[in-house]
Amino acid sequence: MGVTKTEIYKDEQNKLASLLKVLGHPARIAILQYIINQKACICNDLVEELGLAQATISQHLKELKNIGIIQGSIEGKSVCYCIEEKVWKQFQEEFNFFFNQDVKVDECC
Amino acid sequence: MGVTKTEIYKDEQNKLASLLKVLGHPARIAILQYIINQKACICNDLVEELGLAQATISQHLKELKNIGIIQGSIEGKSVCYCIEEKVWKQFQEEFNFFFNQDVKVDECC
DNA sequence: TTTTAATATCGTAATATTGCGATATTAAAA
DNA sequence: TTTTAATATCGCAATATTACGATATTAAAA
Repeated sequence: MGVTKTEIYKDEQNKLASLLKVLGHPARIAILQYIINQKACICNDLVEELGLAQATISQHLKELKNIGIIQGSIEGKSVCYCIEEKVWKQFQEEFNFFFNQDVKVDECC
Repeated sequence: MGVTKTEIYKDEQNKLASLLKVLGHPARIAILQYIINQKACICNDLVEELGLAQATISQHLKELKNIGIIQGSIEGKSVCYCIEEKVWKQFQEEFNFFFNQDVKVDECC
């Protein structure tokens, strides 16, 4: 027990859920907002901005990189992170497809 | 350690993240989709549809109820679940506000 | 009234996540 | 070449989540 049974769901459901799961942490929301506002930033900026340990920020950045929503490019001894526009737009579409559907309700409610 | 430091984030960030966290599980995505397609359903329908134990489905339904996105009304010995339209629309707005923002990228990327 | 059916809740085992100190890696600066 | 700065990774402790059997609760059916 304790393991999500991914086999029983459709690929689409697993994919959407795993994206939402990554975004479902306030640090990662804060990181995305900061990157969006500043256009780009380095890891240390986020350490100062958020007050989490460097190891923790680095870990959150890794998870965001894993889903492709941000990208890091080496810039001397630091790494410049920014939004990966193509992926951001893909996600917009997927989320809109799910959330912006029209919902009808039965008479029992 | 192991505890998310909610104090250091803005209320909005905590709120958005906690909604996304609830939606970030394939069972809960599947439940929402089933309810949307069928207009309404009872817990047992979902047990048969998804193949998870009744206790597990009940727990997921509880989490969806907690954020207000679904509603259950007693119907004899069963409970009829459906989407809470008002809340669904509120969430649409919040998600659109975040995800549908335009993103500019710095020259470093 | 007894039985049955549908759901909720409790307790628990397995696993996942979060956060951080310590350490490794890498590239610029001195 | 040595030092310094920025980041990544490892290992671990604390906590959270997931799933489920067992049991309680409630209302219809027999």
